[in-house]
Amino acid sequence: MPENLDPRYDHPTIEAKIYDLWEKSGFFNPDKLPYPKSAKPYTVIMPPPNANGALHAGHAVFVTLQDILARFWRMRGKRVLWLPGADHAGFETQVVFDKKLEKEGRNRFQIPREKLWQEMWNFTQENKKVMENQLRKLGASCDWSREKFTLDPDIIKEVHRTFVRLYEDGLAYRDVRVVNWCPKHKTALSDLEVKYVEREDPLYYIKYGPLTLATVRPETKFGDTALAVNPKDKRYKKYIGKEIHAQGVLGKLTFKVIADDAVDPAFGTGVIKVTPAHDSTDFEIWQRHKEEIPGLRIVIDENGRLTKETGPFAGLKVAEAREKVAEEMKRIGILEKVEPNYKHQVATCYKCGSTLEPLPKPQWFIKMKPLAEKAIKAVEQGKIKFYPDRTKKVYFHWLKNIRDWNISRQIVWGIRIPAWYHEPKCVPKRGHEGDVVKCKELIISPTEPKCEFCDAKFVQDPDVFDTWFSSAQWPFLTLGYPNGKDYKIFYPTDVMETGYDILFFWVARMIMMGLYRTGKVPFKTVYLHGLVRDKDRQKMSKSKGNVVNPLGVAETYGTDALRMALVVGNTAGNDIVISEDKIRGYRNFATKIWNIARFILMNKPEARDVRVAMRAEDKKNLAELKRLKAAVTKHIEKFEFHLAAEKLYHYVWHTFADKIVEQYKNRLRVNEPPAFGAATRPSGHGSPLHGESEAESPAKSLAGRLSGSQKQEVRGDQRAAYHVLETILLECLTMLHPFMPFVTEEIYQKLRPGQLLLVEK
RNA sequence: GCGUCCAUAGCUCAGUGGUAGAGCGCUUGCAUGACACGCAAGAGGUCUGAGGUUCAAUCCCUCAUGGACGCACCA
Repeated sequence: MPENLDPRYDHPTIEAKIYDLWEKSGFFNPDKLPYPKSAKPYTVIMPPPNANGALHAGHAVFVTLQDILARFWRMRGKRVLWLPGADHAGFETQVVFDKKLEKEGRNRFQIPREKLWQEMWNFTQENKKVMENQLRKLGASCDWSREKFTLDPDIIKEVHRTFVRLYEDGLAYRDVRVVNWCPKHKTALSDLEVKYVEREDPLYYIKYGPLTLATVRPETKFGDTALAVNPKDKRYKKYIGKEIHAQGVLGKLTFKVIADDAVDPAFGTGVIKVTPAHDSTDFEIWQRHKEEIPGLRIVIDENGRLTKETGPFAGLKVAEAREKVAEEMKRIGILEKVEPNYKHQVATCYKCGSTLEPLPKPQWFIKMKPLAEKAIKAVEQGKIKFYPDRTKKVYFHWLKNIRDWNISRQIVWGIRIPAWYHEPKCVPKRGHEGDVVKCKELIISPTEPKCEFCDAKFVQDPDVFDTWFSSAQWPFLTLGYPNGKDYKIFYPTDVMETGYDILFFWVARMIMMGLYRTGKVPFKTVYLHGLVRDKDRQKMSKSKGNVVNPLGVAETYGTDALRMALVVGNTAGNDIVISEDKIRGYRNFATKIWNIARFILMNKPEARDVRVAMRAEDKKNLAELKRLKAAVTKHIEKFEFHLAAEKLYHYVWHTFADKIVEQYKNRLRVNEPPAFGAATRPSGHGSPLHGESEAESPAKSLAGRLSGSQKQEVRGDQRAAYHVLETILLECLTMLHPFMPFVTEEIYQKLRPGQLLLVEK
């Protein structure tokens, strides 16, 4: 008698057991797969989750989609490598950790670098462990033996090498520029990390001698070094190249008036003040007119407060200073008028929302143009395919207008920039006191260099790399470029599956850096999924309190249900709406599959030497199954996971369970009714109507009256019925396995003990 | 300003150049040899609007309206 299953699929115990079974098999590791040597590799590099907190619904989406790919191709005989990792997530983690410190009444600026680093190291290692177990709970069939962390020594070493190469090729350079400075986090940010928000502020019209100009930032006027107009603006032609005298807040001032195309004659009065230290456009204007006008006059510091150059306003925060300066201007009669509600975009920190302060800082930049051109070409040549295809347009647009990338961050958490600066003064070696030597001011080196000519020390740049600088190299770093065995086998990788929100941050930069270092594209296909929204289409965020904890949901309804809910209705590039109702629906589906299997197993005929006698309907049903299989395969190959999942759902429930199983019930019913029938039927229901006397099945009574050979025939038919049902069940389990790995494997274990659906063909 | 996407059932979303689909919800009836997390039957749609291409448009094209988003910005 076959083992009876419970009427409910008990996911919590089974999922843990099954994952353990898989992991112990070693088949997540492509080297250990029981496949022939000729089996082709298939590689997916996992976007490494940030090691600074728990996984969220977005992670569940990528785990599901990538695990579908990994399992599907593994079952099709490829040597699948799905390589997991974790990201130190420099600035993001620094922000999380800063908050933690704040709660403890501490502050990172008061903690010595080494101590802070150690604390953050411990913090991320803890999070990493949690995250790894969460990935296991989501069923990720990734090769843990190859897991990488972005701060592994071999990764750091290669990131350093990349930087050295870029420097030597003239693509990495250090320069003073007006950068996006967050006064709260006290670091510069890249252009991508700036969030522009619309705000209404007063627009002040200020008199500069004979001219009037409009600004929203009167507090920066102490940093003015010139006035500028458009060269074609007839109104101001007579002033160009001349000096004007103006009454300033702190006294009399003299400015040269210059002409620059950056000035829009239609805006305000068509005159601007040039404040190179506190505005990036003004900085660029100054760069173009360096000979004519003075440069950086810094009047705002790193804390967003006015410097001592501003006299009575020193120490005031920008917002207060603005009002005070305006009042003073009004008092001395240089404030012409104020437009109170001027709408404009303000640059803010994407993490804390602080208004960014444009400040001049020496930073490391990457020259992007040459890298971008190659990245554009590779995609134009079709070396990388995008899903959805339209993403390419966005990709091209960004790359064609790319600006140099500031990779310096003034934080501790990250890979330190391997740049060393010579002490300001030379310390001549003994015996060479009188020599005139030319010491190198800057050396790029992972370790502390020594000066060739003198005894002065080199001081390392305190900054760390933008986390995306190392992430951009992730595909080849994780595979052990340049000499690793894996690199030779698994690179370029097959698919990069990630969210469309990091197309520029990550995908485009991976393509650029991959091409730069390896000469090859890092992946052949990019699949971009959408962002997860709640049932009201709201973006999930902690502050809104609408975050779906995927692990909690998996706990309640099972991982398989969560995964199905994330796949069905989820098309490439479009946002994903998740609701508990939907997950519950697929939990029901898991139970359905379970009960189909339960029913079939209950009716397994005793093994007898009877010929299986197939009917026409059997062949028809198997043919339909074959068609479904072809369709599902094709959908997955085309990255149409939602269509594959929907078709499977529909077939399993509404064809297999509702029609085929019902249709075959009679044919299975050759022997006495199984004992469970009476036992499982809830008592008190139907007994009077379905009593033994009236409700004897025709098949049963038939079997009683049949001759020996006729009995053989009926049993042959019964075996055929069972055979068809079991075949369909097995095929459905196989097809469903990439989507719902746990319940399918568990049932498979009942049907084929000792084998693994994980590597079933 | 430049660009991208979306608009289909009450809700959330699939889909297709030729009778319109799913989940959830709703209505009605149900213990039927696994499943009430179930079974059966059913209601519900001018596929945003206006043009165009076509024998035929929800689908392709143009414009409009409403919504989401990205990029770049003017002080």
